[in-house]
Amino acid sequence: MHDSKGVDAGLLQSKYRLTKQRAAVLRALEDGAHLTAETILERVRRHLPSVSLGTVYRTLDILRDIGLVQAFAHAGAAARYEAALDKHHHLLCTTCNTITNVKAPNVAALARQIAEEHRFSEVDCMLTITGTCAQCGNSLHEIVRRHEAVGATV
Amino acid sequence: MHDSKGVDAGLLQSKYRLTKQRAAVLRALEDGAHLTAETILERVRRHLPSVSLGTVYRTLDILRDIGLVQAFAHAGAAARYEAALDKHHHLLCTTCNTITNVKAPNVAALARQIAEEHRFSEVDCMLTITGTCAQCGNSLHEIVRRHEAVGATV
DNA sequence: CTCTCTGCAAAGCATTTGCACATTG
DNA sequence: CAATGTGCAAATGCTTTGCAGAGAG
Repeated sequence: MHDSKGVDAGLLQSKYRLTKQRAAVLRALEDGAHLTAETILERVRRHLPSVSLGTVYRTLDILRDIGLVQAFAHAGAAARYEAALDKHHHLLCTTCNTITNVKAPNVAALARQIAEEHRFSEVDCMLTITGTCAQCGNSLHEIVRRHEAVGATV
Repeated sequence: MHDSKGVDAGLLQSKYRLTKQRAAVLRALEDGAHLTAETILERVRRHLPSVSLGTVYRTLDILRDIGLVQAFAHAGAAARYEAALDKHHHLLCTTCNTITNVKAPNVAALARQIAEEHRFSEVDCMLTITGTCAQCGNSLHEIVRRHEAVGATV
Protein backbone atom coordinates (compact mmCIF):
# COMPACT_ATOMS: atom_id res chain seq x y z
CA MET A 1 0.00 0.00 0.00
CA HIS A 2 1.03 3.57 -0.56
CA ASP A 3 1.85 5.15 2.74
CA SER A 4 1.60 8.74 1.59
CA LYS A 5 0.52 10.11 4.94
CA GLY A 6 3.93 11.63 5.48
CA VAL A 7 3.89 13.31 2.13
CA ASP A 8 0.35 14.58 2.45
CA ALA A 9 0.76 15.84 5.98
CA GLY A 10 1.93 19.26 4.85
CA LEU A 11 -1.25 19.81 2.89
CA LEU A 12 -3.46 18.66 5.73
CA GLN A 13 -1.86 21.19 8.05
CA SER A 14 -2.05 23.97 5.52
CA LYS A 15 -4.83 26.31 4.56
CA TYR A 16 -5.29 24.23 1.41
CA ARG A 17 -7.46 21.17 0.96
CA LEU A 18 -6.10 17.72 0.36
CA THR A 19 -7.50 16.50 -2.95
CA LYS A 20 -6.60 13.45 -4.93
CA GLN A 21 -5.07 15.62 -7.64
CA ARG A 22 -2.72 17.29 -5.17
CA ALA A 23 -1.77 14.00 -3.59
CA ALA A 24 -1.08 12.64 -7.07
CA VAL A 25 1.25 15.52 -7.92
CA LEU A 26 3.15 14.91 -4.71
CA ARG A 27 3.35 11.21 -5.51
CA ALA A 28 4.63 12.00 -9.00
CA LEU A 29 7.58 13.78 -7.40
CA GLU A 30 8.14 11.15 -4.74
CA ASP A 31 11.16 9.59 -6.42
CA GLY A 32 13.14 12.82 -6.28
CA ALA A 33 13.07 13.50 -10.02
CA HIS A 34 13.30 16.97 -11.54
CA LEU A 35 10.24 17.15 -13.77
CA THR A 36 8.53 19.65 -16.02
CA ALA A 37 4.84 20.35 -15.50
CA GLU A 38 4.13 18.36 -18.66
CA THR A 39 5.95 15.29 -17.37
CA ILE A 40 4.26 15.57 -14.00
CA LEU A 41 0.94 15.60 -15.84
CA GLU A 42 1.84 12.36 -17.62
CA ARG A 43 2.67 10.67 -14.34
CA VAL A 44 -0.43 11.99 -12.61
CA ARG A 45 -2.65 10.82 -15.45
CA ARG A 46 -1.58 7.23 -14.98
CA HIS A 47 -3.65 7.32 -11.81
CA LEU A 48 -6.08 10.12 -12.62
CA PRO A 49 -6.54 10.37 -16.38
CA SER A 50 -8.73 13.45 -16.37
CA VAL A 51 -6.38 15.84 -14.58
CA SER A 52 -5.56 18.97 -16.54
CA LEU A 53 -2.32 20.82 -16.99
CA GLY A 54 -3.85 23.89 -15.37
CA THR A 55 -4.46 21.93 -12.22
CA VAL A 56 -0.87 20.72 -12.20
CA TYR A 57 0.39 24.29 -12.37
CA ARG A 58 -2.04 25.47 -9.72
CA THR A 59 -1.03 22.59 -7.50
CA LEU A 60 2.67 23.23 -7.98
CA ASP A 61 2.15 26.84 -6.95
CA ILE A 62 0.42 25.73 -3.78
CA LEU A 63 3.03 23.13 -2.98
CA ARG A 64 5.74 25.70 -3.45
CA ASP A 65 3.87 28.03 -1.18
CA ILE A 66 3.79 25.39 1.55
CA GLY A 67 7.40 24.54 0.91
CA LEU A 68 6.88 20.97 -0.24
CA VAL A 69 8.07 21.65 -3.75
CA GLN A 70 10.96 23.58 -5.21
CA ALA A 71 11.22 25.03 -8.72
CA PHE A 72 14.32 25.15 -10.82
CA ALA A 73 14.41 27.62 -13.72
CA HIS A 74 17.01 27.85 -16.41
CA ALA A 75 16.97 30.30 -19.32
CA GLY A 76 15.23 28.97 -22.40
CA ALA A 77 13.69 25.90 -20.84
CA ALA A 78 10.56 24.90 -18.99
CA ALA A 79 10.79 25.06 -15.22
CA ARG A 80 11.55 21.79 -13.48
CA TYR A 81 9.98 20.86 -10.17
CA GLU A 82 11.10 18.55 -7.41
CA ALA A 83 10.04 17.53 -3.95
CA ALA A 84 11.76 19.61 -1.29
CA LEU A 85 12.82 16.66 0.81
CA ASP A 86 16.21 17.81 2.02
CA LYS A 87 18.49 20.77 1.41
CA HIS A 88 20.68 20.17 -1.59
CA HIS A 89 22.16 21.85 -4.63
CA HIS A 90 22.23 21.13 -8.33
CA LEU A 91 24.66 19.91 -10.92
CA LEU A 92 23.28 20.62 -14.40
CA CYS A 93 24.76 19.08 -17.52
CA THR A 94 24.30 21.70 -20.20
CA THR A 95 24.50 19.04 -22.89
CA CYS A 96 21.93 16.47 -21.80
CA ASN A 97 20.12 18.75 -19.31
CA THR A 98 20.23 16.17 -16.58
CA ILE A 99 20.08 17.54 -13.07
CA THR A 100 21.93 15.77 -10.27
CA ASN A 101 21.44 16.59 -6.63
CA VAL A 102 24.53 17.27 -4.58
CA LYS A 103 25.20 18.08 -0.95
CA ALA A 104 27.18 21.16 -0.03
CA PRO A 105 26.60 21.85 3.65
CA ASN A 106 29.04 24.76 3.75
CA VAL A 107 27.10 26.79 1.24
CA ALA A 108 24.18 27.58 3.52
CA ALA A 109 26.40 29.12 6.18
CA LEU A 110 28.23 31.14 3.57
CA ALA A 111 24.95 32.37 2.12
CA ARG A 112 23.59 33.25 5.53
CA GLN A 113 26.66 35.34 6.23
CA ILE A 114 26.44 37.19 2.92
CA ALA A 115 22.72 37.75 3.43
CA GLU A 116 23.35 39.14 6.90
CA GLU A 117 25.87 41.63 5.61
CA HIS A 118 23.17 42.88 3.27
CA ARG A 119 20.47 42.86 5.96
CA PHE A 120 18.45 40.17 4.23
CA SER A 121 15.96 38.07 6.17
CA GLU A 122 14.17 34.76 5.62
CA VAL A 123 17.03 33.59 3.52
CA ASP A 124 17.32 30.55 1.32
CA CYS A 125 20.06 29.70 -1.14
CA MET A 126 20.64 27.58 -4.19
CA LEU A 127 23.94 26.71 -5.77
CA THR A 128 23.76 25.64 -9.40
CA ILE A 129 26.84 24.13 -10.94
CA THR A 130 26.74 23.86 -14.72
CA GLY A 131 29.08 21.92 -16.95
CA THR A 132 29.43 18.77 -18.98
CA CYS A 133 28.78 15.45 -17.28
CA ALA A 134 31.19 12.54 -17.68
CA GLN A 135 28.98 10.75 -20.15
CA CYS A 136 28.48 13.75 -22.43
CA GLY A 137 32.14 14.64 -22.15
CA ASN A 138 33.06 11.17 -23.42
CA SER A 139 30.61 11.39 -26.29
CA LEU A 140 32.14 14.66 -27.39
CA HIS A 141 35.64 13.20 -27.27
CA GLU A 142 34.49 10.32 -29.39
CA ILE A 143 33.04 12.64 -32.00
CA VAL A 144 36.30 14.56 -32.16
CA ARG A 145 38.21 11.30 -32.50
CA ARG A 146 36.05 10.18 -35.42
CA HIS A 147 36.47 13.51 -37.13
CA GLU A 148 40.23 13.18 -36.86
CA ALA A 149 40.13 9.59 -38.09
CA VAL A 150 38.28 10.74 -41.22
CA GLY A 151 40.82 13.50 -41.63
CA ALA A 152 38.26 16.28 -41.41
CA THR A 153 39.63 19.77 -40.98
CA VAL A 154 38.10 22.00 -38.38
CA MET B 1 32.82 60.26 -26.09
CA HIS B 2 31.86 56.68 -25.52
CA ASP B 3 34.91 54.50 -25.37
CA SER B 4 33.12 51.25 -26.11
CA LYS B 5 36.08 49.60 -27.79
CA GLY B 6 36.65 47.42 -24.75
CA VAL B 7 33.06 46.31 -24.68
CA ASP B 8 32.87 45.64 -28.38
CA ALA B 9 36.17 43.81 -28.61
CA GLY B 10 34.58 40.44 -27.89
CA LEU B 11 32.29 40.76 -30.87
CA LEU B 12 35.07 41.86 -33.19
CA GLN B 13 37.07 38.77 -32.30
CA SER B 14 34.11 36.46 -32.65
CA LYS B 15 32.52 34.86 -35.66
CA TYR B 16 29.74 37.43 -35.36
CA ARG B 17 29.63 40.84 -36.94
CA LEU B 18 29.72 44.04 -34.97
CA THR B 19 26.56 45.96 -35.76
CA LYS B 20 25.17 49.05 -34.15
CA GLN B 21 22.29 47.06 -32.70
CA ARG B 22 24.65 44.67 -30.96
CA ALA B 23 26.83 47.48 -29.67
CA ALA B 24 23.70 49.19 -28.39
CA VAL B 25 22.61 46.11 -26.46
CA LEU B 26 26.03 45.90 -24.88
CA ARG B 27 25.87 49.57 -24.00
CA ALA B 28 22.43 49.07 -22.46
CA LEU B 29 23.98 46.59 -20.04
CA GLU B 30 27.06 48.68 -19.38
CA ASP B 31 25.94 49.91 -15.99
CA GLY B 32 25.73 46.41 -14.58
CA ALA B 33 21.94 46.30 -14.32
CA HIS B 34 19.88 43.10 -14.45
CA LEU B 35 17.40 43.79 -17.21
CA THR B 36 14.64 41.99 -19.03
CA ALA B 37 14.69 41.88 -22.82
CA GLU B 38 11.85 44.38 -22.84
CA THR B 39 13.79 46.89 -20.72
CA ILE B 40 16.89 46.41 -22.81
CA LEU B 41 14.78 47.23 -25.87
CA GLU B 42 13.65 50.47 -24.25
CA ARG B 43 17.22 51.51 -23.55
CA VAL B 44 18.41 50.52 -27.00
CA ARG B 45 15.61 52.46 -28.67
CA ARG B 46 16.76 55.70 -27.10
CA HIS B 47 19.67 55.52 -29.53
CA LEU B 48 18.20 53.31 -32.25
CA PRO B 49 14.42 53.73 -32.30
CA SER B 50 13.70 51.10 -34.93
CA VAL B 51 15.29 48.10 -33.21
CA SER B 52 12.93 45.19 -32.67
CA LEU B 53 12.49 42.87 -29.73
CA GLY B 54 13.43 39.93 -31.92
CA THR B 55 16.80 41.49 -32.57
CA VAL B 56 17.34 42.03 -28.87
CA TYR B 57 16.70 38.36 -28.17
CA ARG B 58 18.92 37.25 -31.04
CA THR B 59 21.65 39.56 -29.86
CA LEU B 60 21.42 38.36 -26.28
CA ASP B 61 21.79 34.77 -27.49
CA ILE B 62 24.92 35.71 -29.38
CA LEU B 63 26.38 37.66 -26.51
CA ARG B 64 25.73 34.74 -24.20
CA ASP B 65 27.42 32.47 -26.69
CA ILE B 66 30.53 34.66 -26.66
CA GLY B 67 30.36 34.94 -22.90
CA LEU B 68 29.76 38.68 -22.70
CA VAL B 69 26.31 38.32 -21.22
CA GLN B 70 24.81 36.16 -18.54
CA ALA B 71 21.16 35.20 -18.13
CA PHE B 72 19.35 34.84 -14.85
CA ALA B 73 16.12 32.83 -14.83
CA HIS B 74 13.63 32.55 -12.03
CA ALA B 75 10.40 30.57 -12.13
CA GLY B 76 7.41 32.60 -13.27
CA ALA B 77 9.30 35.67 -14.45
CA ALA B 78 11.01 36.95 -17.56
CA ALA B 79 14.72 36.22 -17.81
CA ARG B 80 17.04 39.00 -16.72
CA TYR B 81 20.30 39.70 -18.48
CA GLU B 82 23.49 41.34 -17.32
CA ALA B 83 26.98 42.01 -18.63
CA ALA B 84 29.39 39.27 -17.56
CA LEU B 85 32.02 41.63 -16.27
CA ASP B 86 33.33 39.75 -13.28
CA LYS B 87 32.45 36.58 -11.44
CA HIS B 88 29.79 37.22 -8.84
CA HIS B 89 26.67 35.78 -7.31
CA HIS B 90 23.16 37.02 -6.72
CA LEU B 91 21.00 38.18 -3.88
CA LEU B 92 17.36 38.22 -4.96
CA CYS B 93 14.67 39.94 -2.92
CA THR B 94 11.55 37.86 -3.48
CA THR B 95 9.36 40.81 -2.57
CA CYS B 96 10.63 43.60 -4.83
CA ASN B 97 12.54 41.31 -7.23
CA THR B 98 15.66 43.40 -7.02
CA ILE B 99 18.88 41.58 -7.75
CA THR B 100 22.08 42.58 -5.98
CA ASN B 101 25.50 41.33 -6.99
CA VAL B 102 27.67 39.84 -4.28
CA LYS B 103 31.16 38.40 -4.14
CA ALA B 104 31.74 34.94 -2.78
CA PRO B 105 35.18 33.82 -3.86
CA ASN B 106 35.02 30.57 -1.91
CA VAL B 107 32.07 29.27 -3.85
CA ALA B 108 33.93 28.63 -7.07
CA ALA B 109 36.49 26.37 -5.40
CA LEU B 110 33.74 24.50 -3.62
CA ALA B 111 31.85 24.04 -6.86
CA ARG B 112 34.95 22.89 -8.69
CA GLN B 113 35.53 20.27 -6.04
CA ILE B 114 31.97 18.97 -6.18
CA ALA B 115 32.07 18.94 -9.98
CA GLU B 116 35.31 16.98 -9.94
CA GLU B 117 33.82 14.34 -7.69
CA HIS B 118 31.08 13.91 -10.27
CA ARG B 119 33.50 13.97 -13.23
CA PHE B 120 32.07 17.18 -14.63
CA SER B 121 34.12 19.34 -16.97
CA GLU B 122 33.99 22.95 -18.19
CA VAL B 123 32.35 23.94 -14.97
CA ASP B 124 30.71 27.18 -13.99
CA CYS B 125 28.66 27.93 -10.91
CA MET B 126 26.06 30.37 -9.70
CA LEU B 127 24.90 30.91 -6.16
CA THR B 128 21.50 32.51 -5.78
CA ILE B 129 20.49 33.70 -2.37
CA THR B 130 16.80 34.54 -2.00
CA GLY B 131 15.14 36.38 0.84
CA THR B 132 13.68 39.69 1.88
CA CYS B 133 15.82 42.77 1.54
CA ALA B 134 16.11 45.28 4.40
CA GLN B 135 13.78 47.77 2.77
CA CYS B 136 11.00 45.26 2.08
CA GLY B 137 11.44 43.74 5.51
CA ASN B 138 10.83 47.16 7.07
CA SER B 139 7.76 47.77 4.95
CA LEU B 140 6.27 44.47 6.07
CA HIS B 141 6.91 45.30 9.69
CA GLU B 142 5.19 48.61 9.24
CA ILE B 143 2.12 46.95 7.75
CA VAL B 144 1.92 44.56 10.67
CA ARG B 145 2.28 47.46 13.09
CA ARG B 146 -0.59 49.34 11.47
CA HIS B 147 -2.77 46.25 11.58
CA GLU B 148 -2.14 45.93 15.28
CA ALA B 149 -2.79 49.60 15.86
CA VAL B 150 -6.23 49.24 14.29
CA GLY B 151 -6.87 46.21 16.44
CA ALA B 152 -7.31 43.87 13.51
CA THR B 153 -7.36 40.19 14.34
CA VAL B 154 -5.24 37.84 12.25
C1' DC C 1 29.27 41.35 -54.05
C1' DT C 2 28.31 37.84 -50.85
C1' DC C 3 27.06 36.59 -46.57
C1' DT C 4 25.10 37.99 -42.41
C1' DC C 5 21.90 40.73 -39.95
C1' DT C 6 17.53 43.16 -39.16
C1' DG C 7 12.58 44.40 -38.95
C1' DC C 8 8.28 42.79 -39.14
C1' DA C 9 4.77 39.87 -38.14
C1' DA C 10 3.32 35.40 -37.23
C1' DA C 11 4.13 31.24 -34.68
C1' DG C 12 5.47 28.52 -30.58
C1' DC C 13 5.73 27.17 -25.82
C1' DA C 14 5.08 27.62 -21.00
C1' DT C 15 2.07 29.31 -17.83
C1' DT C 16 -2.18 31.64 -16.14
C1' DT C 17 -7.04 32.51 -15.76
C1' DG C 18 -12.47 32.81 -16.16
C1' DC C 19 -16.20 30.16 -15.69
C1' DA C 20 -19.57 26.46 -14.73
C1' DC C 21 -19.57 22.25 -12.35
C1' DA C 22 -17.65 18.89 -8.86
C1' DT C 23 -15.61 18.02 -4.34
C1' DT C 24 -13.96 18.76 0.27
C1' DG C 25 -14.31 19.47 5.09
C1' DC D 1 -23.88 23.32 2.65
C1' DA D 2 -20.51 26.84 2.05
C1' DA D 3 -16.05 27.33 0.51
C1' DT D 4 -12.62 25.64 -2.26
C1' DG D 5 -10.88 23.04 -6.10
C1' DT D 6 -11.17 21.22 -10.95
C1' DG D 7 -11.61 20.72 -16.06
C1' DC D 8 -11.85 22.96 -20.06
C1' DA D 9 -10.57 26.23 -23.21
C1' DA D 10 -9.27 30.66 -24.16
C1' DA D 11 -5.92 34.20 -23.01
C1' DT D 12 -1.46 35.91 -21.82
C1' DG D 13 3.47 36.64 -21.79
C1' DC D 14 7.97 35.52 -23.09
C1' DT D 15 10.73 33.96 -26.71
C1' DT D 16 11.68 32.16 -31.36
C1' DT D 17 11.45 32.12 -36.34
C1' DG D 18 10.52 32.74 -41.66
C1' DC D 19 11.10 35.86 -44.93
C1' DA D 20 12.35 39.81 -47.84
C1' DG D 21 15.06 43.71 -47.79
C1' DA D 22 19.27 46.30 -45.55
C1' DG D 23 23.94 46.45 -44.10
C1' DA D 24 28.81 44.72 -42.98
C1' DG D 25 33.24 43.27 -44.48
